[in-house]
Amino acid sequence: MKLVPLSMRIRRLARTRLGLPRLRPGQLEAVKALAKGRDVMVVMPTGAGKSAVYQLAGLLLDGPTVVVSPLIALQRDQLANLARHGENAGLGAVAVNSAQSRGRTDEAWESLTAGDAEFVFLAPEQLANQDVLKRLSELKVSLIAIDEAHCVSAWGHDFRPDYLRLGDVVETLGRPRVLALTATAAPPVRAEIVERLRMSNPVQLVTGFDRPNLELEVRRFTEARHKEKAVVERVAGLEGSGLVYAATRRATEEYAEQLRAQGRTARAYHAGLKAAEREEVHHAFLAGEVDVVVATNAFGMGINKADVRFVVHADVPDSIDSYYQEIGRAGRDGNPALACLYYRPEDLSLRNFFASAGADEELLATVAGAVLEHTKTDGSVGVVELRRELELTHTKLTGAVNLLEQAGALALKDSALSYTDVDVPAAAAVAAAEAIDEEHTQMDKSRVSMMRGYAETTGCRRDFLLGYFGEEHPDGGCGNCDSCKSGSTAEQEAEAEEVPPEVAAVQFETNQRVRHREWGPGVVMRDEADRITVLFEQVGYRTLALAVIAADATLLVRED
DNA sequence: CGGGCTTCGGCTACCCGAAGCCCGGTGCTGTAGT
Repeated sequence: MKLVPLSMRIRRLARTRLGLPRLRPGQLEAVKALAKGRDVMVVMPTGAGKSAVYQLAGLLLDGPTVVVSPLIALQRDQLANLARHGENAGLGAVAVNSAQSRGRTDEAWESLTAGDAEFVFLAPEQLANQDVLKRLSELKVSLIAIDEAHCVSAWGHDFRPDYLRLGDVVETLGRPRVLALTATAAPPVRAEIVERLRMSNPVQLVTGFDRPNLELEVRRFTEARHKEKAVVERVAGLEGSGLVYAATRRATEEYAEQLRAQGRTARAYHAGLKAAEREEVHHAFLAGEVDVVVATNAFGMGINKADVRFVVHADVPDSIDSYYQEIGRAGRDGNPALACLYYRPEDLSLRNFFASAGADEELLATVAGAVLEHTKTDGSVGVVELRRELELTHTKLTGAVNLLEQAGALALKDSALSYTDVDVPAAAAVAAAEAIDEEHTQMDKSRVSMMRGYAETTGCRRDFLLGYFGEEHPDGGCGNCDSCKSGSTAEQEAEAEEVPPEVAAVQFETNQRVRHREWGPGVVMRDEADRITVLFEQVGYRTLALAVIAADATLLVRED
C-alpha cells in the first residue's frame, strides 16, 4: 500500500468533497494537528473557513463529529451549508434540538447509528441530557468541535451555564479530540476556553486581528439628547448598509423609527421580537432590502454580509471583546468601512449594572443544603431528581452547581451530585461559592472599564484594540483612526519620550507575571511609556501608573 | 448606576421642580394545552 502524505490527502478531500480548490495555511495546519490526535484552538475571522476545519477533520477521522453550536439558527445554517455538498460526499449532517419534531430527532439518531450521518449539531444544553450523552457515547465520537467557543467564557458563568459543563462532556465521550473555534478571543479568554474544555496542550492557531480597512472613531458626549441626535444625523447620511448597536430594546425601536423618518429603511432587532420577525429582518438585511438594522447584542452571530459599510455604536458595549466582535461585522469585503462609537461615560453604568447581577445567595444555600442532606442519607442525588424536588429551572440549578463545584463543595459525576465533605457546613460552601462569583463580577466590571479606556484614550485606537488581543502594533499609529488623524497619537508618543528617568527605569514586558500587594497575582497585558495594564486573577484588568510603582518598591513585583 | 415616567408638594399658579419608583441583555429547554 502506498502511503499518501497527510497534507496531500487533506487537500484532496477539500477539493473532491468540499469543492475547495485550495486551503489556507491555518486550515491545513489545524486539520493535520487533529488528524495526529492533538486538540486544536482556531481563532480566525468569520469567513476565513473555520467550518472547513471541522468538516475535513470529521471526514478524515473514523467516528462521528459532534459540533456544539450556541444557536439553533446557526445549526440550521451549517446543515444547509453541508447539504449543498450532498450526502454522497460523506457529509451527512443532522441536528438534535427542541425546535425540530420528535420524529426528525429519531431519524437523526438512526442515521448517526447507521453511519449515514457524520456530523451532529447540538446546543450545550442538549449535552446535559443523560439520554443524549448515552447515545453519543455509543457512537464513538472522534471529534468534538465547539463553535463560537468564546461563549464558554462569555455565557458559561451565568446566562448559559451548560457551557461550563462541556469539559465533563468531553470526558464522558471518552476524550475525543477537542476543536475550539472562534473569531474573537483575547489571550485570557483563550486560556479560559482551554481550561474549561479541559483541552490538553492544544495547538493554537491564531490569525492576525488587524482589520486595517476599518476606520475607528469615537465621539464623546455629555448630554444624552445630543448623542442621540448626533447618531441619527450621522447614520442617516452614511453610504451603504450598516448596523447600529444600542443597549436596550427600547432604544433600538426609537432609533429605528427616527432613522425611518430620515428616509432610511431601518428596522429594530432584539430578543423581544417574535421569531418570525427576527428572521424577516435578518433576511431582509442580507438581501439588501433593509439598509440599517438597529439592534441589541442579540444580532450578529451567523450574520455574514460582506458589504456592511458601517457599525455605529449608540451605546458602549460591555467589553472590548464584544466591541471588536460587533465592529468586525463591517467591511468583510476588504473595502473601507466605519466603526464609530458614540460615547457617554454615564452609559457605562448600565453595563456595570448587568455585570453586577451576582449569584443568588438563597439559591446557593438551598442547593448546598439539599445536596448535603442527600449525601448524608443516600450518598448522592440525581440532578434531575434534585431539580424536581427544589422546583428549579435547569439553568438556575446548573448555575448554582457550577459555582458550588468550583468552590470545591460539590462533585458532579454521571448526573449525580454529592457533597464533598459533610463536615463542612452548607453556609461555608455558600460563602466560598459567593467569593468565586464575586471574582467574576469584578472581572466583568473590569472589562467594562477597559471599554472606558478605549473610548477615552488619546493614543491610537487600533493600537489599543490590538494590544488587548495580544498583538503588537508598530509605533506611530495606524493612520486610520480619529486619534491618528487629529495628531493626538503623535502628541501622546512625544509626551511619552519625556518620562522621568526613575519611571523609565521601571520595566515590565507584556505577558510578564507579576504580584500586587493587594490584588494578588496577574499578567501584564499592555505596557506603555508611563503605565501598564495588568490582568489580575481576582480583580480583573487594572491600569497602574509606573510613577506609582517606581515610588513603592513592594507594590508590584515580578514573579518569574 | 442612571433614565424616564408618575406622583407629590408647594401654596396660589391652573404649574414647576423634586422625590419616588421601576426598569434595563444575550437562548436553550420541555411541557401544557389547543
